[in-house]
Amino acid sequence: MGTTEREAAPEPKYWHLRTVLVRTIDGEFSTGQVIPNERELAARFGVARATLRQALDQLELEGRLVRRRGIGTLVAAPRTAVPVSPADEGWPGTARDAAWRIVDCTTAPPSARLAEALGVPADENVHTVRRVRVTAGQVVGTEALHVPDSTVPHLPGFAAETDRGRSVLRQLQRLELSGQSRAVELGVAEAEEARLLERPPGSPVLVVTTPYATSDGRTAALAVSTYRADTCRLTFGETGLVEVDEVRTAS
Amino acid sequence: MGTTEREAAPEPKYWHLRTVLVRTIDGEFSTGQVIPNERELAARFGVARATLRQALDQLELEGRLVRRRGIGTLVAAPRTAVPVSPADEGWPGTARDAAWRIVDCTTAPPSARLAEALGVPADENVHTVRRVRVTAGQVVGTEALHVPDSTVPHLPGFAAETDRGRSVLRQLQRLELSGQSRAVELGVAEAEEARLLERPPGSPVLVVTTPYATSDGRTAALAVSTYRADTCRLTFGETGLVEVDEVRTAS
DNA sequence: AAGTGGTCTAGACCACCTC
DNA sequence: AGGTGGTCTAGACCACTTT
Repeated sequence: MGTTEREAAPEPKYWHLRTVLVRTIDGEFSTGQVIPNERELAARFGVARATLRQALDQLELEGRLVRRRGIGTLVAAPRTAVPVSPADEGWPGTARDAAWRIVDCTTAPPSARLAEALGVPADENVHTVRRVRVTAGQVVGTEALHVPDSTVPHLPGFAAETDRGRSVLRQLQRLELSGQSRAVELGVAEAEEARLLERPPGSPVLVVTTPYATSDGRTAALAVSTYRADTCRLTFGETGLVEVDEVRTAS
Repeated sequence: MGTTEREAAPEPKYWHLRTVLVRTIDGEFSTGQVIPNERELAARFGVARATLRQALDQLELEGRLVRRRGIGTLVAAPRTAVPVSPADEGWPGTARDAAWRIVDCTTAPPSARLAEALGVPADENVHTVRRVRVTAGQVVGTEALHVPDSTVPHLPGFAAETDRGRSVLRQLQRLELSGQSRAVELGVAEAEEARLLERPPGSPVLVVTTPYATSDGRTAALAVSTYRADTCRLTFGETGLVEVDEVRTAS
């Protein structure tokens, strides 16, 4: 192949910085240690602080660093494996419910998009159960579970929000629902999710969308879950315990 | 209740800008249209260009905008649904192989981490088949399929790289492998992947890790796939037919 | 040549945490 | 009070594309 000299292709400074920092982190620091502050690193490498921050942004996105305002920048722990198989969802299955905590339950007409996704008229009420997923004392994910009123017709009238949420979940369990096709994509945490995840708005999240269908194919519920992209590795499949660590190697 | 001190939890300008831009994009622009250039938008909103770019960075991460150097910033098309069920992988199943294109096949001793993940000695050669996933003429993902030499003992000696890759895949198909537990996490495209994906280094990708096991539980292969996070929505589940989304909207 | 997004700078101030 | 990361500015130059 006539590969030419190709000259240039000048590598951006921040990308080169990232490479150097990766080597430094892997070689000289261990999980939980604080690395030198941004002003010092910028001076050491002879770049502006903004340029250094671009490199740190990358490493934070990759889950290699954690930045804490007022504290410093720390080497992050390896990402937590979060099982997201239906059996691990705490619903429709029964076990493991402890991993989820109901924080809210609202009832209102659906937005246009939600109504279409659920296949219900725009004037039918939809219950939305807000849950957070807690792992090792940390909130790692949130979920908005949208359930049309017609799916759960026998709700108690006047109950506390979390109690009504529990009723919705109980009624769903009695149905034989299948949640087979799911989608995963990248998103950012907006106001409500960001608050629950204890992260600033705009933080990257992995969004899992799961429609639950009855045996006759009707969509009985729609779950939209968001997981912290910086600290979570979602695992699918039968076993909840996966031992494969990150194996991505740059050769 | 007099005036509260608390006052406002000051929302960052770039986050507010993002909100405004979302409304503007959804309301006044359609897919493929170019929005005003950065300098004009910055002036219009009375902020520095860097601040405006922070907002655009968010929207690009969400897949709402696409920025092209020398061209402008365009409203992105909805993300492409990419089926990643084992049956859609073009392997071990037979059909749909057309979606993947082999670009490379190398043979070398594994890195320490890779050797551990595969459960092979550090001096056993491992074949790495590089493939790219093509959808609608676009490269949406790459894959590095790591196969220990002992898994595929009958490879032809002197073949072109893509031919040897094909041999590896053929031999894997003959084995009865199960790829059940998979992991999905956020990563960034490094040099090789970035080049194949036709994206700059550091672009966000969804990383899918799939160990393939023989009936006796040995890890026979490990696939590490990366998909463009800006344009892809990964779909799991039985049906692969969800891909009818690709109707090109004539603008 | 002109216009676009991409990178980089040097500085400022703010919000948060610890001492 | 002093240190840290988070936000924002005003400007410069570069790389790429179109005219």
